Amino acid sequence: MRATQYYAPTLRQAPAEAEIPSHKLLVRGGFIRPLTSGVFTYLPLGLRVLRRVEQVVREEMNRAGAIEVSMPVLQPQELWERTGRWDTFLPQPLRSEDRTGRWFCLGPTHEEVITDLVAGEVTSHKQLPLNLYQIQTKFRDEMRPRGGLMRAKEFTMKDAYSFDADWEGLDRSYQAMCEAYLRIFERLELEVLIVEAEAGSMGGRDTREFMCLNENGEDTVLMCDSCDYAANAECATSRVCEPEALEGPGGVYERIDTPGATTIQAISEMLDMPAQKMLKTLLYQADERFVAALVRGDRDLNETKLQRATSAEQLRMATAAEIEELTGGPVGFSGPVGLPDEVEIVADDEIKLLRNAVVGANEADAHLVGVSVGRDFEVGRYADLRQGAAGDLCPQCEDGKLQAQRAIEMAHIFKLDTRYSEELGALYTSEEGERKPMVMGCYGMGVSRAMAAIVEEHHDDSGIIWPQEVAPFDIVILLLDPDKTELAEIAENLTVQLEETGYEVMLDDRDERPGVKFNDADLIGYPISVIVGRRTEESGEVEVRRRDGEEQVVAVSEALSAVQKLAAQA
RNA sequence: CGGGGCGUGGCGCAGCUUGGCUAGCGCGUCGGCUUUGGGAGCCGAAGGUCGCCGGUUCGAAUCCGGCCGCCCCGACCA
Repeated sequence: MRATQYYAPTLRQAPAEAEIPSHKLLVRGGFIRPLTSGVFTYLPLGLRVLRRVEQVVREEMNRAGAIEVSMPVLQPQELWERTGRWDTFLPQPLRSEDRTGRWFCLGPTHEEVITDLVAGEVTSHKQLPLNLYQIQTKFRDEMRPRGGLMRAKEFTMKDAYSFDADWEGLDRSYQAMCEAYLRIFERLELEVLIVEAEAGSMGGRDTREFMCLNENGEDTVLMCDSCDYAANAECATSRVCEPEALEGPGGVYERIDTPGATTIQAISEMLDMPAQKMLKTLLYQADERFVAALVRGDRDLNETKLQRATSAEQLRMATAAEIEELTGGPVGFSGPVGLPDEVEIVADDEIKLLRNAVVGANEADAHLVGVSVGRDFEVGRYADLRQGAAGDLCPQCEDGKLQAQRAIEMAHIFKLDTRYSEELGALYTSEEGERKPMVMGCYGMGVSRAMAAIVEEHHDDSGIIWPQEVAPFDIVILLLDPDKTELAEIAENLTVQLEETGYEVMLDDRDERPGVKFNDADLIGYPISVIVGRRTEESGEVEVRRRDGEEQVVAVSEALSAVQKLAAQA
């Protein structure tokens, strides 16, 4: 390919709205252009990279026995009503109506479509297991698109769905996907960590995320500093540590005035007492009833955990009016002592060990000091309700502590069980002649996000350093002075020779100054460049240079083998 | 959706506080000459309803109101 006949517009300055390296470099390098918030055009270079990432994914999926299909983006409301997700899927799918008033959504995921398909096609255990996947554009009306391709409203995802006769089969399918994913990320040169995760809108169990540790990621991973425990902070758990018991007044607690102290921090300062010796009481409406959730003062409540502990379908914080009615006191002074019986108290496991704590008095401007569980109030149920945080004790080993790291969620896999197959009638007849729902798994991977993650992980001050597997071109030939016909001829011959060997080659034959070409080559991130210039004229030599540093000067006739040698070292 | 910031030729910005003549600067673009190993120099040129609507005023990029868009932080997710 000749640069003069290509479209690869680079920008000297990054647009003001881009902040993270991948966003800046992908725009500057001429890979993508924004259309509107969270929506991008792939320019020729960007499309090449995307296609090559897809190809890596495709090859490894195929190798793992999955079979590629392509499902519709446009999906009818009726189908989503059958799983009850039309109104509950988050983030809300983008929807629209056709001219007859039927509603559709732009597919944010394809459990419904694939299960409906399989339900109509697969009927025998002899057809199982089956793993179908696609690489396709997904639409999600994200609350906040961010970081260019990192989180977009429209993005490319690989989604696979496995159908098995039983749980043992699902375990095998799941394991095969895990292994395929590890191979994919290895080829993409992304270091990933498998962590425990939440299932979210998808449902399911044994869900795992493949995380790429990176400061520009949107997730936080908590990982043990001494064993292999790692989990997304949104579901991480920890071993309960015993806080030092407070020296309290013994038999009874005491009511004290705490004017205006509506936050733990305020009371902590007022009483000069650490927050972990206080007890935080949060009132929630869980479906039709109210619950009081208790966590240590220095802890945050994890709502997902509370929802699970209460088995509530809908969970929301109580309003100020509800709090006053239930507790008799205003917001900020709630406590577990003297709550009405209909309010169930659900406490975090750490509360079991808290003695002589400070709690709200359920009246304005007052707290109770020296309150203990079991003596002054009863807990209906204990559960893990606390938000995991750095410094927590590892739940898996004896002496580890959890460390927090930012991470990019590259992929998410789920064991779905039979929820969708039951709701959508994906049944098969077993060897024994029984009709049974298929056991499903689903396996998502962000393909366009992977492109962004690769840039986050592989760049320097001058630009992108693409791994060879996904580079838009393998080699750029920098023809520094295209007006010199003998040099142009050498460069063109080299281009043909390298292309015939199987490389994708960009010949930079533009009438630009050498500096411009060097800088663009660095920015775009071609893994290897071959420089045809003054040295070639003087001594018949070219420079063969790897983007990440190494360089050789060889005779023109040796260029091919030098390229092959440098490529092999990567 | 809550909080913050921004919107001025293709890109990056100044001007706005304290309203006033032809709206500037750098980069890029087009033409010409000279240059050619890390984003060249000189000469010439094109390109802007100052996000949109309304208001105040003799006069609005500038002041006021509303709306729209974009980015960042937070609650969701590949």
